[in-house]
Amino acid sequence: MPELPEVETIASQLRGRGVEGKIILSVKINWAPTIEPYSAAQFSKAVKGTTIHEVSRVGKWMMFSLSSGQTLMVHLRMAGSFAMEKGSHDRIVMKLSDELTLYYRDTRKFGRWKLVDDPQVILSKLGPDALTRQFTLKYFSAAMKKRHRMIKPLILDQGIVAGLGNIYADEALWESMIHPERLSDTLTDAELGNLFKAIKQVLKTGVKNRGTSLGDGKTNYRQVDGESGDHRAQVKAYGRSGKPCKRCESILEKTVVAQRGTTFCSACQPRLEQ
DNA sequence: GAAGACCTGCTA
DNA sequence: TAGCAGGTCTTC
Repeated sequence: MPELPEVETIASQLRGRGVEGKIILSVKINWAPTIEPYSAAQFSKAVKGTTIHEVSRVGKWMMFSLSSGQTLMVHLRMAGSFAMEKGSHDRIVMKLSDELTLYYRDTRKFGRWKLVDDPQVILSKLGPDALTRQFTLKYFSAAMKKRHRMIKPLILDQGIVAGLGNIYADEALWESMIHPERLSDTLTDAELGNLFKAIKQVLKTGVKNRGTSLGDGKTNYRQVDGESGDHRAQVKAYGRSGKPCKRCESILEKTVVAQRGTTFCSACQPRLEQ
């Protein structure tokens, strides 16, 4: 479930809890397929005794740089999260120095931990992170114009821009009043400008609100301390089908675009230009 | 493009 | 009980 704002929240809270500078004392792996490409035993051996220098994020990837020179790259996929207290579905438990314990929780077991010598192996496949200066309007416009595809799957494509997932994609399209099935090369410069601004804005606001938690169940995104994210109250489109549009009061529609559930306002996000 | 795979749990 | 879920990858 985590998208850029949720991953950023978790990474910054791990820094706040003092994970940087700690030594990995032990690793307990309860679900071995999480680890790639090493076996559980090889992985434990490689990270045990190393110091976590830095916890950072690019797109939806979390990166733990280790004193060994290797980098632990973590992708939370649909349900991964980190906590400092024991919970249910803890797939990996790492004991750190200074009595700190890091619990990796992942109900659906989709998340992956990759130990790599060079993060570029993974990062080079990503487009620029949506919240960095490298993600410019010029780059975005050119990328959209040179393709002839529906806009929603394009902004979800991590190889073009890294960080958006289904929630923030629907939010950005709602904000910029663009139908999710509009073809990328039919968007006007004004529309591309609005969408570009909306992408940055919805992600920034999501970070500020410490992410979006839906529902109240245990499978939802949680902050490191187990609290919900506050962004749910700000969501305009995602998960609001059947409810009135917060801009024009029309009832929001739900459809499927490129195999992803998609909520939008057919009144203020018209299918066709003009 | 689309569909299936990978998984579990919640909701209708 | 069927259907759906914040993601990505592989194979048509």
